[in-house]
Amino acid sequence: MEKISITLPDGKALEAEAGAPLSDTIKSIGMGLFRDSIAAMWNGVQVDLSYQPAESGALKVITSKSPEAVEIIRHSTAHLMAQAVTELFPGTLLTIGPVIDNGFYYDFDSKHAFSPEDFEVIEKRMAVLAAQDIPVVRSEKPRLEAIQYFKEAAHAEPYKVELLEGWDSASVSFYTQGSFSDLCRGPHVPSTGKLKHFKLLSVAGAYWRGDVKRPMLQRVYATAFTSKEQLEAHLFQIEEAKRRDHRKLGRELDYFHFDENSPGMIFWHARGWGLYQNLMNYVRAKLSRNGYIEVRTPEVVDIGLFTKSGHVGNYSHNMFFTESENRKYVIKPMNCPCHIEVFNQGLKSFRDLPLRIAEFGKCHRNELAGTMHGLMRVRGFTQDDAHIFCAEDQIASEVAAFCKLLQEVYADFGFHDIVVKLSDRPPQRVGDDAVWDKAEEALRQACAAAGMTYELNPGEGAFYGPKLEFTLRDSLGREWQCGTIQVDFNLPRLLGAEYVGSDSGRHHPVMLHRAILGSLERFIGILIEHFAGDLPMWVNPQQVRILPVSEKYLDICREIEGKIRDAGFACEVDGRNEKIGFKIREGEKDKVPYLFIVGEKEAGSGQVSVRKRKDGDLGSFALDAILEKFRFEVSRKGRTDAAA
RNA sequence: GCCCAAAUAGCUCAGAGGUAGAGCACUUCCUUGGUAAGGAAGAGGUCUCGGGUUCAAUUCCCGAUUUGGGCUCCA
Repeated sequence: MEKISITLPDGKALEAEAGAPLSDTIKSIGMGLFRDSIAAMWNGVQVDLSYQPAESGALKVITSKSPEAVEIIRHSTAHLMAQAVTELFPGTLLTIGPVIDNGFYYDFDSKHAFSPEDFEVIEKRMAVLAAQDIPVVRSEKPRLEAIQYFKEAAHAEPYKVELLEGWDSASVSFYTQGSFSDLCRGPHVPSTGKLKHFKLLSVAGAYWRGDVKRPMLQRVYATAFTSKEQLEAHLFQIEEAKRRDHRKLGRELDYFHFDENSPGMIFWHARGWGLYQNLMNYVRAKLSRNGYIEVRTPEVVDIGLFTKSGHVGNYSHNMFFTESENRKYVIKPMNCPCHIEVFNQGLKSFRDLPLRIAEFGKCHRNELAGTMHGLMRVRGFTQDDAHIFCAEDQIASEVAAFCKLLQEVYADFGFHDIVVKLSDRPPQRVGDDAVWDKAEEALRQACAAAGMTYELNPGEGAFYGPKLEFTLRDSLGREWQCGTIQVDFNLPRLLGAEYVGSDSGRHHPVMLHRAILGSLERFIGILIEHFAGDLPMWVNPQQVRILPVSEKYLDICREIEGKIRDAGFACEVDGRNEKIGFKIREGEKDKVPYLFIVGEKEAGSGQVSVRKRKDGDLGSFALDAILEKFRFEVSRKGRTDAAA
């Protein structure tokens, strides 16, 4: 038998017989390693443990502790789930079962409507199949033969046939465990006994191949991990996300509600509106300091303007319309055409550029009924929107300045992990390709100038121009796309925006559409979940609540409340006829950052007893001293460094 | 818009083809208190809406609306 040489990661080389499975080699290294092995890397490519190398090469064993392991485990668990489902619900057709972030899913076409009640039964069957430690065997078939196989009545799988017909490889691989066989590239675990820590999570409809016109399948979501601890940590994370759900906290904190009378629109309550205004005023001050002017334009606008701008042609499926006296109007879905109307008032010179026009403009978009989600996806929302009208040679510096401002703002909220994506031309768009070339190149250059790396998002640009998108990561590691800047050579031309250049000729300005928070509503939702409702003092609509120890001290509490409000802090008195312990409990439940307790001791000394949320009793302070502390806390915002 | 599910008191949720239930919240009274729940009494529901089946429907069936989980779309 011919010998080959197998190099291990530490540089050592083993001799093995050509064509012997890798599992034999791994056994020869150590039975402990073999027991813990899941798959292998052969010359940098993931393979099964059964892989039989014919020539010398490099081997790395993938064990349950390897970073690659969890993906393989999930993929194999998807097969295990499919096996359990087809055994329990005969006639169920298989489609695809990919690994996704934090888990996997499998799409089934079944007469049985899956519900969470089925999960336990399926999990139990999976556990039984895993306990049987059924070998998972790889085999190859010519593709055309595989198509024939899936056309036979005994194992008819029309979705698999469609998949296979779309490929062009000569041969395809199958993985078989017991009576169950699925088309798959692999690699997989060597036997079902390796699959121990899994959980079915939810079921929902999903179109075959994501196409609205194709059949609706049932997608079962599940997850799997290499250890019990990791699975439990993940399930805890899911619970934590539920606990932080901004819809739940928004109701508990009396921030807002949704109403059957206006689906997808927010009814802000006093506290939520206070938060909203804090946020808006903060951004307003930032913009003002960075050379923006603020305007206000109408929400109901003649349809003609939005037809000329291309919105009616490209965006009408998302727009609300109305009419009056035989005139048709749109409820504006974006502010840009209105800002061009502002720009167009009076003749502009190149000396007026860049002109940065900001608006907290309320927009309405007629989102599909099934897409609404709390504050995150609504039909009426307000962007921290602005349009920068500039000359072509100002794009790079304007984009760079915007990126800096955006990073400052995110840092104030404690977000530092920001991902940048560049979305280029979509299939449906306005403007010549030459103009798109220019716009996309300008963004690439601006990124380079700002020292930012970006990922490419092909074909995801707006219909009028390419964009940069800024995604932040919250405390649960979830990503939220918030900020954006979009280069637009098209709208100014379509709506006749011009300025007089230094050559006395007329030129169309370039327009940069940009937002930092995105939508104020959505950003509030993100903040609530990120902070689990414990908003930092500087944006919190509640800052101080004064609790009289008994009703005797109500008057002095009112006096202190007035002083705190004069100092610019939100303050209220809980004057209810309750014991102090009860009012403290309520204050904590309402997540008020500071509770002041005032009784006989304080009434005499002119001090307040301070209780800080999460930290508890801080002791007594003179009012001025504690207000000074507040000023510091508010001024440093989300920054953790000492300099503020 | 599509698939599946849900809708009972302000909130969280039980419930059964035959007069509607709990806890918390709310109101009133007692209590005037020191760092996460003092006590008593009381009020509160067209069981989302519209049809149908039935002697009888909040409960079963059909439709609508809204909400939830996804898909598609997206700030």
